Amino acid sequence: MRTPRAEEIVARARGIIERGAGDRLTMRRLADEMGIQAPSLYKHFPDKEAIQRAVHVDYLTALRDAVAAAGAAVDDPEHPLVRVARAHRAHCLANRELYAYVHVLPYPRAEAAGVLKDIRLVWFHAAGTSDLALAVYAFTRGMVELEIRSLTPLGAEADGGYEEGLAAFVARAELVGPSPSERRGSQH
Amino acid sequence: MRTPRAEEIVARARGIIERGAGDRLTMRRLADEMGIQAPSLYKHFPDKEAIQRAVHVDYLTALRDAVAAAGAAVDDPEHPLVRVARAHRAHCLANRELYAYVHVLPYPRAEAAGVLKDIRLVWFHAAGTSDLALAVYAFTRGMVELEIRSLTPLGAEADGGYEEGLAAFVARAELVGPSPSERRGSQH
DNA sequence: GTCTATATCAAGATAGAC
DNA sequence: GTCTATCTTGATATAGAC
Repeated sequence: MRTPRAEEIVARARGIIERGAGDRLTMRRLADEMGIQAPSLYKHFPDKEAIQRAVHVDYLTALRDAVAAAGAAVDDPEHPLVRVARAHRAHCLANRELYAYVHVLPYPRAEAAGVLKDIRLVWFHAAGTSDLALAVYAFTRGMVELEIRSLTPLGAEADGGYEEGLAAFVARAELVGPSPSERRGSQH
Repeated sequence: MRTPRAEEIVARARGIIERGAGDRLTMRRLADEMGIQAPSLYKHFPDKEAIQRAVHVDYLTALRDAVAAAGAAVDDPEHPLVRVARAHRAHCLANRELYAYVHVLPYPRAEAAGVLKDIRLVWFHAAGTSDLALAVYAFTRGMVELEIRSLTPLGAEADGGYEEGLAAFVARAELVGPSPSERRGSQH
């Protein structure tokens, strides 16, 4: 779909964001980075928003790949919900700048529909019920948000708080659903 | 600290945000709302950021009052952690536009230090441990974020997911800390 | 696909009179 | 405390030549 040149533009945009200059991602700066003039960008993308959307979709795709891999790691003795949740958090924390940047953009519903469905499925499969999936997902997102915005306003160490929450959710999961080992055998 | 006129400006700014036009909160528009010209605003605030900070601090103060009241409602048989968490979520959801607006502003660390400390204390007191306080706070924040940004991407009903999470945390709290009734008796 | 030149717009902020 | 007039900046985007 994307031409190689368009791909390069998206990569450069991501580079600018990743080194913490996302608030200064302008068409001029991006063109500078490419070694061309700003108007030339419009030969590859209709407008700035399209570039931002491309960055956003790429981010979500990488996140999807990370959680899907964690969900499929059946040799890991950890509860699947813990695997998926930790992988999700780890991916966000490993991409802080990108995370902060895309989370103030409008959500690319159309382009990201498939990826979003994948992520939902991984979480649901790991949690067993949609209520629990939503709860742990929200917990993970809230935790990551606090960490990335450097807010963690309760003074506790983030890791400790996160593991504490996971423990609470796993206890809950084992109360209602099948055990991790049963679950592992019944995938597909 | 604030003159009555300054207070009025902050109130008008909040009004613009609350009716969903926060992205168009400009000095000109705010001045229009006040029935004056834009430059006149600078007699009351040094710059736009100072007005935004004032709105932010007011928001946090109101949130503090809401959770503090919930934490002190000792006649409510519910677990204190549940009271505080629900009150926090309810306040955010009742002020969606304001919530979304202030959460993309830089955090007003200096001005909000006292209020922030109050909020921390209420949560800690309700949870018993700082790990648990952080976990439930992060969970609540993540949930509210999903709801306000209309993301709830897991298809579950938000209320169901939230109560599911609270149940998991209360079970955890009762495992480690004193029971709600003991807690109630030992306040102050 | 890239360039130069330019249109367009909207914002925050200042100077100085009244 | 308010006005008018204006500065300054910085952004997206278009037209048309090469």
